[in-house]
Amino acid sequence: MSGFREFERGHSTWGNLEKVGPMGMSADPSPRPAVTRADVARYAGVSTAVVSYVVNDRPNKVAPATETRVREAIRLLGYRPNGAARALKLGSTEMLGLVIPDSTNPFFAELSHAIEDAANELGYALLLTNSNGSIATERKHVQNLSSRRVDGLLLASVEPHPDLGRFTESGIPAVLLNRNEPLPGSTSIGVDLVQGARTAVEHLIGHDHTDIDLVMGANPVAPIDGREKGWRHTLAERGLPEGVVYRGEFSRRGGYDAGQRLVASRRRPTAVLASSDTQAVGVLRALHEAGLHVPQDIALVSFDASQESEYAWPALTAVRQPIHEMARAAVEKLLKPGESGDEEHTVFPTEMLIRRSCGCTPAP
Amino acid sequence: MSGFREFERGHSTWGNLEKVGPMGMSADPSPRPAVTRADVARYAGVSTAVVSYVVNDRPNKVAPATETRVREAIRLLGYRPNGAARALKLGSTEMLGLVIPDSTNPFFAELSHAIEDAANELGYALLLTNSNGSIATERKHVQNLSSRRVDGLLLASVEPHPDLGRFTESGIPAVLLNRNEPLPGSTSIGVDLVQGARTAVEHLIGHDHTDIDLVMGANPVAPIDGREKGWRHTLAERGLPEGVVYRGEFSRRGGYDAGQRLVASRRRPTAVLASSDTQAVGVLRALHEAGLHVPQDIALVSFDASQESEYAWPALTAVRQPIHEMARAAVEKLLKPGESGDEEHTVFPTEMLIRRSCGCTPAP
DNA sequence: ATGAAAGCGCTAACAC
DNA sequence: GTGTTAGCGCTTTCAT
Repeated sequence: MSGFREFERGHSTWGNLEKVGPMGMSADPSPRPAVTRADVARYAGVSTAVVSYVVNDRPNKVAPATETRVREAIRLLGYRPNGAARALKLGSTEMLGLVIPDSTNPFFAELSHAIEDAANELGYALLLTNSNGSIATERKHVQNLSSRRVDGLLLASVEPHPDLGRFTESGIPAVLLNRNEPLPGSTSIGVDLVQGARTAVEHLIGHDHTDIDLVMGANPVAPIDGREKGWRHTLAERGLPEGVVYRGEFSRRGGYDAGQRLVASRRRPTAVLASSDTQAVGVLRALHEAGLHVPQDIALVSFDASQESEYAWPALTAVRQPIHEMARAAVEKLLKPGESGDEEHTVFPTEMLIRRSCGCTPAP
Repeated sequence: MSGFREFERGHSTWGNLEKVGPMGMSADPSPRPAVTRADVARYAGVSTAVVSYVVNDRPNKVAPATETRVREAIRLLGYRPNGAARALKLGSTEMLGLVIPDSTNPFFAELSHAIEDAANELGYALLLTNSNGSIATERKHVQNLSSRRVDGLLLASVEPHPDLGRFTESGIPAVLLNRNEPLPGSTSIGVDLVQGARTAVEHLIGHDHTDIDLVMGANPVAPIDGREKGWRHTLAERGLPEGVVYRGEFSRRGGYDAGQRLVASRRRPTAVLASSDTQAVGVLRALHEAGLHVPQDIALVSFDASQESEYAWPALTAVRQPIHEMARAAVEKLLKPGESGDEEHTVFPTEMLIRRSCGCTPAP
């Protein structure tokens, strides 16, 4: 037996990489059999444990010479660790799940990109799903991600009260994205929309506007959106007339429709606050089509400050959400609970980016 | 023993879901132990195999009464199949990997969304990664996805000749996205950019333009981009003077820079073809800033026809890539080889969407 | 510093 | 129609 073992474990060339079927028939040639850690171990003349130690640099030390041999075997055989097996053993897939309404929307596109970066940095991959605004689809995705055993869930829900009970019960941490208010029992992050709207309206008032309307997306998450609240309160505080709210989808189209109604209204405002860039872009189109000039005829301020808003004509003055900070915070809440603040709800401040559409800078 | 077995396998209430540590100490209470199929089987008084049959509706038939009992147990215990274990056993993760340069770019945002839909439809989840234009990052992601054992890879590479050898050797199918030409040994899809540019330039010529310049992104994939080729050839064929090429990044910023150079040039064209919407949007800004009117002073046609281009001012006439068809085709090539055409390289036709920027419609 | 071996939770061939 | 069971490839404890 000793001779056999010598052969098996020696450094002899690897004569037959192809595995053979259980019956001795050669296997289907197209998908060649995966190289496992056993192959590597045999080739390098070590045990499978040592291969693990080398691959993971953990938990035992390995002699330099052995390590070299193992690495060489890995390279030569083209070995790739099997993530599924590892996940099963460790109970961790090193994947995060993300559910957003629409990755095509610039705000969510930028947010999800930032989340991917933050997750990657910590060694996690991102399973990305779109709910397309549908509660049913959202639930399906959450369920699916749960079954796939993601190590954490990031959810920009379209439900006012997403029921994560079933989910978190399973021990998977979750954080709610894009939230206005705390939701008891959940971890969430959001932005101070009220203050953001306040700043925007104050700014418009500073430009001597007194008729300031609002183009508002239908926020499925909160009965009264923070942007609407801040706008309304600021107007009231300053003793200005109530503005009118044009409601529509959170999209260019929704903004365009609202803009057309606004243009046609008998009492046209001199300034408009839009609840997202995409809507503002739609409003802009309606205004242009009506031959109205921004900011001369109507001033415009929007939310989000995505790249698109910078290249609108005129460039949009906008309330920026700190997307990267939010993404990082969300991922860290998920992966390092206790390190960052452990509040239920974390609110981020906004920042107003002054560009052309508010009237600060004369048109070129 | 028989009594014990009765108890074990009977329908008695489930007294103690909490597992206990190996030492008899109660386990850390926070992450409660996962419910496995064994728990379900015990609770329902069946074998684990039957639970599998019910969950997968396969491969054996199950008596209706048994099925009901199993489903009830699943519901009550909150059982979720463990994807990692399933993947290990089946050798399939039911996940697809996608690598794109930038999910924030409208074109890739729309493409990846469409791919997600197509994948979902077939029961696959999407692992999304951004290379951010970096070859090193792209390779890292490909390697990582390979290790995670995705069932297929969709790659919009930033390399002219991505080396998928290592990857496909492992038996994972891959398809290259956004490709101009076939790459020997690879499956790829793309659009007929030459024809698209041809159509655009012909259209501009139809508007009596003779000076047609090109704002071109640096295409890392092909030495001469199809758009450039089509533009150049059409100009030559029609006996028109060679236009000038303004090169820059595939971004709003890149288009803006190019636009500024174009505006400042001594021989300003009367029409411009832009190689992407984002660039066209940048050009538009430069033109606006220079007080130039589109299409009166300069006509503009772009590639992609993303939503953003529809809401630019003026709305951009653009060459549309059939994103949904391409996404579906890519996923099917991956998952059902042989069903759809098995060509190495599939080329999709483009379609020109006439809007305002070319001069077809008078400005409102 | 290295190796043997026990599972992680699931599927499906096979036996009944 | 249902049960038994052998792994899938990996990590890690414990022994050497």
